[in-house]
Amino acid sequence: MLLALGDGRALPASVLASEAGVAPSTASGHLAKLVDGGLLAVTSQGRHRSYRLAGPHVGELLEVLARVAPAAPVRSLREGTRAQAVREARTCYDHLAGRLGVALMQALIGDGAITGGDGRHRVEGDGADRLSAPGRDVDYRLTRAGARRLATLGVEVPAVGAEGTPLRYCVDWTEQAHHLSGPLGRALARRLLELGWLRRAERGRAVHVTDLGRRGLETELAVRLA
Amino acid sequence: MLLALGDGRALPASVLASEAGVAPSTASGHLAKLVDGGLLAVTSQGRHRSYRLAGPHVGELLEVLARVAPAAPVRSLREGTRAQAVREARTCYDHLAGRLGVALMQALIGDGAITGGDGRHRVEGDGADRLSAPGRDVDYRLTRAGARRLATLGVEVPAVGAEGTPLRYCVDWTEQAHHLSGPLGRALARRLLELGWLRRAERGRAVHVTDLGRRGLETELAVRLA
DNA sequence: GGAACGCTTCGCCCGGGAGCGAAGCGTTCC
DNA sequence: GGAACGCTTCGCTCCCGGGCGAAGCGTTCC
Repeated sequence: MLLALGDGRALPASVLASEAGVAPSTASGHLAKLVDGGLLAVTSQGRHRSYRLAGPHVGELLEVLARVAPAAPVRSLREGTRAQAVREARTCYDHLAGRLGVALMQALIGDGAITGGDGRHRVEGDGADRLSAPGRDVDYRLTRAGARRLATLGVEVPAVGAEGTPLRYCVDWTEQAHHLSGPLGRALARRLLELGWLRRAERGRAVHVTDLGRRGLETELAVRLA
Repeated sequence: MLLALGDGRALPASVLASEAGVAPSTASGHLAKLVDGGLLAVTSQGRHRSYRLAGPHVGELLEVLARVAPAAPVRSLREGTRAQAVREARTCYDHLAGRLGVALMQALIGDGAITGGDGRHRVEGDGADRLSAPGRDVDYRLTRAGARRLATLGVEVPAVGAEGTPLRYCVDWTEQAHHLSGPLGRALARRLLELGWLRRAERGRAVHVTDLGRRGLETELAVRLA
């Protein structure tokens, strides 16, 4: 549940229960303990109660823990494969995250389609790189060549994003790197799903890369997935 | 146990068990899991097995965890005070160790009674400084003045130890320093107990410094205890 | 007002992990 | 060689904590 909140979102208890694969009552107990322990903050909104990380220090903790304990503590095979899929590729709001989202960002940078940063997340930063979703501290820009390349793929490159404004990005905690968000991230995700390169999982936020997509990503965007 | 290793020292299993206030068998189980989990590294040296943090990342983890969960280092007062006593002064085989043993060694060196080293333990050494009791890599010698001073106190200074042979010493893990062992260490410990300066604890290896002993150590041997 | 909904609290079951002592193995000391 | 020592393994007990379903409380919708 903490990992699900890792990107700074606020999620209701029921969603967190589903993410964790436990009963609502179980989730409620854990969430209460996490709030009591100062790890989560909760806000009531009508009959919903939304939980979020209590602060950046919790994000740092998750980050360090992920580095020390990289392997998934797989209790059940089903959960294991599902968690694996989520780590591999997932949606974050409306754009792509996980290894896939990071690899896409890296490929676009390596290709010269995006300039302004190297895609890595600096832990040593001045802390201005906020825990929550849209980062703006790195001034990523879409180059003219990049806009053309994406347009060729059928991605509806937002007009404002062409050159004038910096691109939005998120920090991907498990990968310690950035991935695209904002209008361009949304358009890219939509197009890749349209093309059949990606397919949404039945439940949860996981996304599967199809064989077609694997080939397409490699030849068209120079994205290499392990 | 991890916190005890937090400053980068390497400590044997028995010390860690004592620090944690659990039985050796319990500590052994936990240590094995920590090694298996990649948090600790272990090196065998004789009949001792020394554990240390597996790398800087573990230290970072402890740091971040401590920041998020600052509370409760001491669960039971009894355990705390007992561990404290053992750390303060104890016997090691038949001679004195802990802060007392190290302070004695330091005082004798500072006084010119012992020459040949400064009493500190170098971790970075070539590894020849054995973990187990009798170290011989530093050539400590008892000076003529030192022999006289100890004889005045009633210590039966072994004949061979007077000048001809190097003094035996042990590495004191919690203090990262040397303390006297061998015949001279034994004679000194026996005499201090005889004088009533020290008193054995009912159980365990802890030793208590009496008020008489505190004064005597300070005036006769220039030993200062915190 | 009634029903569905979201969440929490309560009571219960159950498995696993923590803890210890005894015993075994290898090492060191006398 | 014998004894003490340091550590680990094994077997055992016990209790904590996770998990669930049922029930209760507050909110929203029709």
